[in-house]
Amino acid sequence: MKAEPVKNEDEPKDKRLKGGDAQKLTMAEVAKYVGVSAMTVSRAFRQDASVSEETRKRIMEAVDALGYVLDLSAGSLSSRRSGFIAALVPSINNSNFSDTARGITDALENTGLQLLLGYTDYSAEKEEKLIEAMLRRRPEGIILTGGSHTDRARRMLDKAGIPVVETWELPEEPINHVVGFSNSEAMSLLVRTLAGQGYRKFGYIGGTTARDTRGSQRRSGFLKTVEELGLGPGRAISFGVPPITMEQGGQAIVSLLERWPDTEVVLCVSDLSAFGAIMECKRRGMSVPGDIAIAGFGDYEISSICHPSITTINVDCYGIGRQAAARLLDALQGSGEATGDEITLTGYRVVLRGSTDRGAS
Amino acid sequence: MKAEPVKNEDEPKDKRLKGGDAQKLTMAEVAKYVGVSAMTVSRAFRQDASVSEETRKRIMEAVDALGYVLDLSAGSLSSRRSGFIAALVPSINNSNFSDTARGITDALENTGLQLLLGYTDYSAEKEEKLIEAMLRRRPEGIILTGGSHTDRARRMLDKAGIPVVETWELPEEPINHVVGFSNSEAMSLLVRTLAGQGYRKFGYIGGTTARDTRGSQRRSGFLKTVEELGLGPGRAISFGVPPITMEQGGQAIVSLLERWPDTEVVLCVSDLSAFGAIMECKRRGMSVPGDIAIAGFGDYEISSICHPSITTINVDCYGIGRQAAARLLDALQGSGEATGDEITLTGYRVVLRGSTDRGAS
DNA sequence: GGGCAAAGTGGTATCGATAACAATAAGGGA
DNA sequence: TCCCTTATTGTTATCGATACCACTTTGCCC
Repeated sequence: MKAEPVKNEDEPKDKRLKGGDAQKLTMAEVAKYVGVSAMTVSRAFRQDASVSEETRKRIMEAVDALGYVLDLSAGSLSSRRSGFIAALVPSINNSNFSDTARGITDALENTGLQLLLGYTDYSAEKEEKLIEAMLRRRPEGIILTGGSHTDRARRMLDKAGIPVVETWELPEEPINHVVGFSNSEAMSLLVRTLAGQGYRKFGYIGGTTARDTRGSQRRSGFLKTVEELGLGPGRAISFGVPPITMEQGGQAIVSLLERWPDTEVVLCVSDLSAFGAIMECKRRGMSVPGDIAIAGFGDYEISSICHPSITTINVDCYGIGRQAAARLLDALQGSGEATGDEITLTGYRVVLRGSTDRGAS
Repeated sequence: MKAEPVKNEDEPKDKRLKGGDAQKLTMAEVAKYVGVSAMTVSRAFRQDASVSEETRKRIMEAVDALGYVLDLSAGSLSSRRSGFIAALVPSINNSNFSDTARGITDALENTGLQLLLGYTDYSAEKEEKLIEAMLRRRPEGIILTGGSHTDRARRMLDKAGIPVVETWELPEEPINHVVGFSNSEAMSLLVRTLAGQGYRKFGYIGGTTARDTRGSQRRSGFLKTVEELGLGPGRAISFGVPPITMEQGGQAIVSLLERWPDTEVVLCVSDLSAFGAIMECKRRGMSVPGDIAIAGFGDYEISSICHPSITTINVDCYGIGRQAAARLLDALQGSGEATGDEITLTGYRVVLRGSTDRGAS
């Protein structure tokens, strides 16, 4: 089925070939054209290799004239370097993670490394499958989100013998490098800050916890801290499969207020749900923060723009990506030396805004 | 610098290798372990190949026991099929495009094809570079955003001899397949719809047009239609480099209203800028849609949730991705037959919401 | 029962580049 | 002037899988 028809090669058969040129141009042909060896052409493509400037120029002209494009899949086989870095994020449709992806991409620019991106949909099983799919491409390093993986995934990673960076969390048993922060402590800080402003009756909105480990860490940070502050048991609602949407945030706050009508402030697992919650409250004639204060997590663009603007935790999403990639690059440079701490803490900070402003109406 | 130290291989040197197993496990070794030929192992990994069920089972057990992971870079060299599909989007941090990316990913699931994703940052030069980088991996097909490419990019694509799908627009000179819609007509429809509601003085907010071709098409659709309806020259503001942010949307509407204070309705190049514009108006004490109506483009999640909800054009972003991938798969199946139209139109529709509701305060 | 098709398996060449080493030319110091 | 180092280029083997062809075995049809 895949085989070329043996005869009549003249027949076009695929109109895409209008560009002509059977396109099976190889390095050897470029070499012949220039009158050098294939090896020299190969060298011309790398900056470190020693080729006379004049030869390189002639080769590059030929490359241009013939329209030759280097074939990295062949190259990586013999050099045993794929030039790939794999990265898995829960979802690319979440701007926090797409910022991280962009950070990785930017950090990889001009390194000759290419990003292989995958989406796990917050599922460890899907992550396992993706890890296998990625490893089949023999990436030189891999960046994961979170520290919760299946056993088989851990085994595969271990066996692959490549540097691994876990991000966005502080796993209890890191595989290798970590670039992240404690979601639990970040949420705890937010609770304490708001408690410091006088709030006493705390509610929490998040997704069902099974899949989203960061979400469940935020929740437990919330519950623990409310308890510690002597503010009674936290009032937590689980609503929907992560990632919880704006709309679900709106639905969740309705449930929460039905159950605990006197709640003063509601913390949400993300800004998106917080925004949905705020809009739903306004739709129902409640004033935010007048009747109820609401805060989010993640400092999405929307939170500084909307009205009221949303109190949140700012996380350096982009920086997480950049630093994760940088860690990987360090490991690949293979100074071989201890690279110092294997855990890189990334910053976060409380951003107080209108949605929890006690002075406001 | 890259060279391995010749001696003392015993020294660990890279602590990642704690997992042991020099990890240079090859198919031949699996074969030896099972007592079959490498060829048979290779067949066991493919569903179509003929291997007895019993042999396959034994092989797979060995694969599991040894922790072998297939090496596709080697495989693709000999099979001359990379298993890659390349896709370039302007930005992954824009949910419209990340939806498209997800559509592609979903459509590719279980096809054995893997997505290579790149970001062009709305730059044709960067696109050209990325196209070259992608072609070095010998993708079996490529999906582009828009129809505006450098000459060299077109030449490379032509020469590559692989199916190309341009998306999100209707290029005047398509390279090959197209999956998209007319941004100009979509915007035109929105103008006509709002004119039908009685609006007369139309404003427009977009980015500087040089880079974002879809944006400039929307703008020209706007200007043309306002003119056609006899509503005088359109009042268009260019503000900032695409993609224009929420904040820039807010700044832009200020400029616009300064210059043309009696504007009745403002159309924005995207929902994000529309949202920013609305928030800025509210901040300045203007009522939307009471004092001014505002509409967006793209139907982002936020637009149905926020208050007022935003009138917009709903585009099937996810579907564009799915269909683009489907087109590519068709072409790869290589029925060789004419695949019918090479242009697939995707739907869009006006979604009227609160932000242009004449009845509202 | 002979022959023939189909299924299952193995052997060898090969994909297109790069690593490693060899070879040659050019330059520099004693 | 001669040897040695450096710069440049060529030759050959190889990376790890798959294509292709050959071969054996089994089963079935007339």
